Amino acid sequence: MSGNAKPRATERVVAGKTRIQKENQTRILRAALDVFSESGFHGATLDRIASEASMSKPNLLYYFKSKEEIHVALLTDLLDVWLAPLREIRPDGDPVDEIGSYIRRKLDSSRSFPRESRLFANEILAGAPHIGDFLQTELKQLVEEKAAILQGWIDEGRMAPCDPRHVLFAIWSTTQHYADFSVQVRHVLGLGAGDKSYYDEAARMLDTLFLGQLISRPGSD
Amino acid sequence: MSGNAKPRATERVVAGKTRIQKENQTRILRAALDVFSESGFHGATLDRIASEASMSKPNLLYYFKSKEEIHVALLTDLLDVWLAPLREIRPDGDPVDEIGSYIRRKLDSSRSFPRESRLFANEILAGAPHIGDFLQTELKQLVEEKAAILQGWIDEGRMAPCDPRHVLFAIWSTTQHYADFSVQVRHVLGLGAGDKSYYDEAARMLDTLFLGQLISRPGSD
DNA sequence: TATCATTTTTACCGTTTGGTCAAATATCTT
DNA sequence: AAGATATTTGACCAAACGGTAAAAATGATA
Repeated sequence: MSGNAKPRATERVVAGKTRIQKENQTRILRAALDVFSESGFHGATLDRIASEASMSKPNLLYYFKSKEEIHVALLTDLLDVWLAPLREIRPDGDPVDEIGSYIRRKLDSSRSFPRESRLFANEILAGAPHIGDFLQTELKQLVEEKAAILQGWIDEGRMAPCDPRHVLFAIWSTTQHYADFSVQVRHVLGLGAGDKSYYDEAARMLDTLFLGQLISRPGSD
Repeated sequence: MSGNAKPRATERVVAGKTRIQKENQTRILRAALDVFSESGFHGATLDRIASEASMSKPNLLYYFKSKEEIHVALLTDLLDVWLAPLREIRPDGDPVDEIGSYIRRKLDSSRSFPRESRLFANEILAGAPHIGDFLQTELKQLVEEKAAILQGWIDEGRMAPCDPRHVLFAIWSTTQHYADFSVQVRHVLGLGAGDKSYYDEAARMLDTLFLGQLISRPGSD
């Protein structure tokens, strides 16, 4: 049933474990990512995760104590991936380069890890019951750090004056939209289920939007 | 328990029904919107909806045949609200005015109807099992119509050349983000649970982003 | 190959959940 | 007030669910 090689965000930290433990934990998390990202936490069932992992339910529960533990494990793995693109923003670069490549990294992440993105979106939509702490501490701190960089560019007159944190929100929402709302995007564009061709046009539009000027005001001609 | 007057998208079409039927259907839908938008379809239970509607579960099922029927009723009501701001875009207006006011309408909608927005987001994330048809027909058609207007502005040189449908995606994602991901927004900004003050700054930033120029390129000084 | 720890399975349990049914109660009409 | 209709409720059910216990099977080790 499974010989697939879909990309996954992480290969899970499983140090000091036996070969079988490593293999099975990976299989479980792989299957759980599929099921959780498709059906959400409450919509997912252990039976289906076990089935997709080609494993009996009690066997699955031998490796993870509970449904929630699997979910938390996936989310924990996710957070590093989520933060990585943001971490790379450098204060000494040019605004166009730094923001441009950040958008590209986020868009690539959205295209390469859509299930991870949907898992994250589901968690936030549900009120972030498991990662609320992460949002308030680690993410908040990193955002403040990077927002300070943008603020520096604003002070130098290289960026329009506005709250840099909201600029980050705009980048997050526009890029993640293509993973989280892919069904809507595909239906509106009239594309098939597996078609991801819209990412190229998305990248072009986002470049214009964030780095260029979308609307030519009268008199700039 | 409830004397609340939270704004709701619709007051539900209940023509030819008795007073009691109208009242109870409204009470049920009101409660269901709370529960579904907070917990998603699978996370919501009829017991909790009935409880929040101050009603017994069998009584609730006297008005709606199933859990799914309540969900579909809410989604159906939602679609008109969702489309309304888009419908108002006029071809004879100025790009700045039309897109600017569209963004404002969508942002207002996000602020006024966050539960509706989250309900919609949940449905899309789950693969749009109930409104897939709407997306492929009604929404697609309207998007094509409005995209043609934007394309006209592009052809006239009043907008940068890029797929107008993706511009709409960007407006949807950025505005809805403040409702769907409000937990993340608040945690990052360090705001309390009920605080919606960020909407003002969001409006400013979106104006700069879509109607102005975010990044000042060297030599424009 | 004998021993021990790890892994897997079978059978099962208590709870929750969406939903039913028939009886009881309230409301409306005449 | 009487009768018909609409509404509400308590008791209940089958299925699905997350999870457990203990035995059986497998793998590692000496």
